[in-house]
Amino acid sequence: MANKIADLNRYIAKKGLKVTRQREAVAEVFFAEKGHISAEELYMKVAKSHPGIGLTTVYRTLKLLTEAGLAKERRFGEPQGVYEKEDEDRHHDHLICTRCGKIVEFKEPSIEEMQEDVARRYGFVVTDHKMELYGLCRTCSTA
Amino acid sequence: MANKIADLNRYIAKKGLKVTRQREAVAEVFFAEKGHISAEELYMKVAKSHPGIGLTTVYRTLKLLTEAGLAKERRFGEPQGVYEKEDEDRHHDHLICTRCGKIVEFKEPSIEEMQEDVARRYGFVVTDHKMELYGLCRTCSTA
DNA sequence: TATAAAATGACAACGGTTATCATTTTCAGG
DNA sequence: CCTGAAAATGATAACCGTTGTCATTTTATA
Repeated sequence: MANKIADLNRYIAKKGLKVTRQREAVAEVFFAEKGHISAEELYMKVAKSHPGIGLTTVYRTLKLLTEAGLAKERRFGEPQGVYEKEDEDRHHDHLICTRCGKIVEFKEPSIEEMQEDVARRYGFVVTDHKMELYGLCRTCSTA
Repeated sequence: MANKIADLNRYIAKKGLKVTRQREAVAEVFFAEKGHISAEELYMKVAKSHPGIGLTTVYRTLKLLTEAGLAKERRFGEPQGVYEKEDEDRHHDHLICTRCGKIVEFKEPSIEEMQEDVARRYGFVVTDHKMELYGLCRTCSTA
C-alpha cells in the first residue's frame, strides 16, 4: 500500500512529472479499494477526506496510474468504465451477476492454456485477455 | 438473408409494430455486413442507397434487431459500441489485433465447458459470456 | 378511406470523459 | 532559502456516442 504509493512516485519521477498532494490522496483511496470503482465513485470517496479535489484530477490520476501499470480500466458492457488495481497477481477473470451486479474475480490457469492454444491456431500472439461470465449468483438464482 | 428480413418482420408483427422502408433498408445493409459495425458506420452505408434515413432511426432499428435476437451489441474496450449478427451459431469469441484492429471470431467448445465448471464452483448460473483475446495477428507480429 | 397507433427525422439533451486555460504548485538551480 | 520554468490543478466548456422529445408523416386495421 505504502509501496504502491512509492511505485507511483517512482513512475512520476522517471517521467519528469511532479508529486502532488492530490495525486497521493487519490492514489491512497484507490489502493484502499477492494474491487472495482468508477471515476465518479472514487471522486466522491476522495472528497470525504480531501474536499476540493476535482473530478478532472481524479480522471487524470487514474490515467496516470494506468500508464504506470498500477491500475486497469475495464468496461463491463456499460459505457461507464471502472478501474481496478493491477497487481502482480494479474490475469484474473470475472463472474458478473446480471441481477444484483455483484462481481467475483477468479483465476483458472487451464483456461489460459487453452486461450494460448486457440490463438496459436489463428496465428495470434496473445498479450492480454478478457473473460467475463454473466449470469446469476447463488443468492439471486435461489431467491 | 431474405429470411432474416422475414424474421424481423415476424417479430415486428408479433409486437404490434409496423414494417417500414427505413427498417428494411437498415436491416438489409446490416445483414449484408460480414463482421462488426458501429451505428455510425451503418448509418453511412445505409445513406448510400437510402439517403435521408436518420442516424436516430439506425439506432432504433439496431435496438429492435437486438430485441428480436437478430443482432448483438458488443463493446471491445472502447466506449463506442459495435453490432454483430446474432445467428443460430452463437457463443463465439473474439481475437482482436491491438495493432491493426482486425477481429477474428472463433469457437472453442472446451472453453465453454470449463466456464460452466468455474461458475458452478462459485455458485453462479451462467447465461452469457464474453471472451476476448488481445494480441498481434500474424501480419502484425511478423512485420 | 378514415382513423388511431406507431415511425420518422431534426434537434436537443444526456452521461461519461477529455480539452482548455488561467491560476497555483512543484522542484531544480543558483 | 529564493526564483523561475515546467507541470498540476480546478472550473468550465467541449466532446462523443447515444437517447429523449416532438411535430409531422406513415402504416395498417376497421
